[in-house]
Amino acid sequence: MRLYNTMTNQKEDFKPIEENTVKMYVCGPTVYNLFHLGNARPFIIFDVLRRYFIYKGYDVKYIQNFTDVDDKIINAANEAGITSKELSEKYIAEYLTDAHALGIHDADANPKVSEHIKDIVGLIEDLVAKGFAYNVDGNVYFRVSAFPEYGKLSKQPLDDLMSGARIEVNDEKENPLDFSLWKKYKEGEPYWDSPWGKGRPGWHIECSAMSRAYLGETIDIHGGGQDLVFPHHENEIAQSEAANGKPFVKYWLHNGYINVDDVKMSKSLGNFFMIRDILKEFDPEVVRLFILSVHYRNPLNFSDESLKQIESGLERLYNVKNDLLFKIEHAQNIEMSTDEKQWTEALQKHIDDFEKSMEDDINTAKAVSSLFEMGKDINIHTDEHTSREALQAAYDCFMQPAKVLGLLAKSNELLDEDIQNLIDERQQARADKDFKRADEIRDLLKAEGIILEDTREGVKWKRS
RNA sequence: GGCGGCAUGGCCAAGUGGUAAGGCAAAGGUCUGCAACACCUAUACCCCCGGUCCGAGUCCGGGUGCCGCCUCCA
Repeated sequence: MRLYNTMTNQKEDFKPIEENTVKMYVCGPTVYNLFHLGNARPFIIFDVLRRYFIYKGYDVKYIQNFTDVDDKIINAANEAGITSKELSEKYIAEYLTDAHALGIHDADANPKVSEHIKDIVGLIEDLVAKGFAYNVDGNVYFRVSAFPEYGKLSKQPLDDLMSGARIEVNDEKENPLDFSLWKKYKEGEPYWDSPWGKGRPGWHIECSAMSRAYLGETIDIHGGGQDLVFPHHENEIAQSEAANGKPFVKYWLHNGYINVDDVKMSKSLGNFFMIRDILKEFDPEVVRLFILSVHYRNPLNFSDESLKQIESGLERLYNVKNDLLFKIEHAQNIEMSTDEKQWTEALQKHIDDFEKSMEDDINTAKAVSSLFEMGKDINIHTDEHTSREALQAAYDCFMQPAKVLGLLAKSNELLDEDIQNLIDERQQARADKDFKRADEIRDLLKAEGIILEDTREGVKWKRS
């Protein structure tokens, strides 16, 4: 497995710290709102990476936090006249609803800031004790000048950062680059006790603290969107490495943005599309396939048109799956011929292609194409290979990569008796060459969202 | 200003220096009672100009255009 490491700006061979184990931390949502398509990209990408590691037999420890203490949450809660806790609980539930709809598996843990104040305070104490942080009247800041490697992830020379830094209104800091670890209590904000008085954690410290609490001082993979590289991840490195005296992360993975009209989708620009709204119009797997159809580090342009294209492609994959199921149902229980054996073994080539793509820096776009190629292979040969065993083998083979990608999870439910009766009636009409009646029934069912296809083995149906 | 990314057929999009994957759409055909599905067929001077090389979409230099980070942001 090769992964592009933001730290070194190149693809590197993945070697886990512990044999056969992957420790992953992915920055989760700040829960003050529903999440949008841009937010969904890392969730889906890293979900697929995690699934792939599991598929390859790794023991994956996957942590994704919920930021439930934050300025935006406080503001939104005050506006709504509820507590921060009430607001964040609501949006955690909403996050899970959308994430589950998108087929994103739950992390092994979703730690919340509000439940890890002790870990956070402990980490800040370590930093203060080692001279990497200082307290000014209840506000604690990280002393950037004490950490010479600051800027190594974003490749920002310290001097440039200094000169580019905004003029601070706050002159408590020793240096404008110093950032908040602990914020002194203000009226109307949630607070906890600490050695520096009442207050709450700054934004960056939570990931360092919770990552250490759940995964240890050095982890394999840390993921997130490119916009987190600076300052968030840069600050995480400073905090963790200063406190622990050890490397924090082996591989830094950052996904590209989702654009609208070639401009970054973001809340501040207001050009975002909520997952909730997209799912009113499109199947969640369309969203998944859309995101996976482009390499994760490239920009991905969103439009209704592109989702429609993807929708048609997904339908093609479902046709392969459902054709196979239909044929398996109608197949004969005869022994696999030598020919069939050879063919089912040859299908393995597509699995190999799939794995090769995935292992080349998670090239899901290419991985998806091998799924399409396998589908075509199956469509071509499925007429000549008719034993149940061969068809079942093809099905199992086809579903393997699909499962890693989190696609093709839906199955055709059973039909109502009324509809089955109509289908039977239409078959009789066709046998009687009453094509007018047959077409009538087909149109009727089509209007109800059921599409009929006549095949050698009988009538197939699917939902439109 | 500093750091970084991108430019491939009508649209989307892969591409490890050796004469361009895959998907969508449109066209013709096969199959079908008609369809649908599926299959078959045709379809790309890889933004421009130089350079290296037997050979470059792929490497180097220079342009042009677009985007991102440097401030909350996936």
